[in-house]
Amino acid sequence: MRLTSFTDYGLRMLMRMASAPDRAFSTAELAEEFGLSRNHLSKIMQKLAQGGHVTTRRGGGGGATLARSARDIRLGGVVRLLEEGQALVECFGPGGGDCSISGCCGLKARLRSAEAAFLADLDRSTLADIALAQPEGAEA
Amino acid sequence: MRLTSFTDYGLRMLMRMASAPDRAFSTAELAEEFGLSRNHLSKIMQKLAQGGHVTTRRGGGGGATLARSARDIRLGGVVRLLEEGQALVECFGPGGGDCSISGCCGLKARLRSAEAAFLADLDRSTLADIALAQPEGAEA
DNA sequence: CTTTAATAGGTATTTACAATACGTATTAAC
DNA sequence: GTTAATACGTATTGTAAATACCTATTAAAG
Repeated sequence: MRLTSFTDYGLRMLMRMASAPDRAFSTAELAEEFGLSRNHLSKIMQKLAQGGHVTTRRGGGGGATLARSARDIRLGGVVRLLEEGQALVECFGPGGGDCSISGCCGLKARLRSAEAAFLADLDRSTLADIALAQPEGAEA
Repeated sequence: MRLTSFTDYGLRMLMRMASAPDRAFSTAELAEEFGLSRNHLSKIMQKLAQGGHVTTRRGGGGGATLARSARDIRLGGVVRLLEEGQALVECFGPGGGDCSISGCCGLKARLRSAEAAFLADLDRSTLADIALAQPEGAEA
């Protein structure tokens, strides 16, 4: 059971942005800070923007900011978005309807239920619950 | 969010064995039936035997049978066994304790909780719940 | 006791896909 | 108009899952 690093990084980017909600973060800055590929983080940011979690602004002084309060961003929703297209097992994916191995369907229903339980548990938390305690410049 | 085919196939093998609990299944037979690699299924069967879910017998007429009633084999336990060593996110794995990206730990706890919810949901079902309705030779 | 049918398990290879890199277009600030 | 940023398509790389192969071991059957 594994999440892609795409999702992993996406969550961390949101956490970082939540720590300073007023200002914009460029992907270059986040990539630098995390020691990761700027291009990769750009892709993730685009996805987060598509999902409505962040708003991006191009041009000088641009970057991304949270589209809503961290309190209103549920973790399950973020994971659902970033893991989109990831099939839990092969027969969940496109063209997996054939299911040559008999008995697939009883299993499928149980797996879907478990997946839903996973996401529901995440939905009990918001970004605010896992964000860094103190925004920068607010210490002592 | 994805399970390995190792786990997927392992569950199907158990389902098939549960459909005829009295007799032994050779990996060759299951591989033939599923159209999959015999060697791969052998590895999975070994793991299932290590986990105590099946008992294997070598030699002529050997093969594997369920070690317990299908009613006593919980799906969460099987998935836990077969997914052993799979880290949900990178920093869960070996050497992931460093976690260069700050704020990992708040996220970690939430992800672990969700993973537990996933497995707990599966534990609500047993192999008997998803096995094929009728064992062969028991029709009508 | 030899043959045959099966698991056990190590190692090597293949392959799929996530991760990354690159390049160009677009947009907006200054 | 120049610069700083995102947007996004495509190409490449790297890694790990999936598979294949080979040899040992075990036990049944003749």
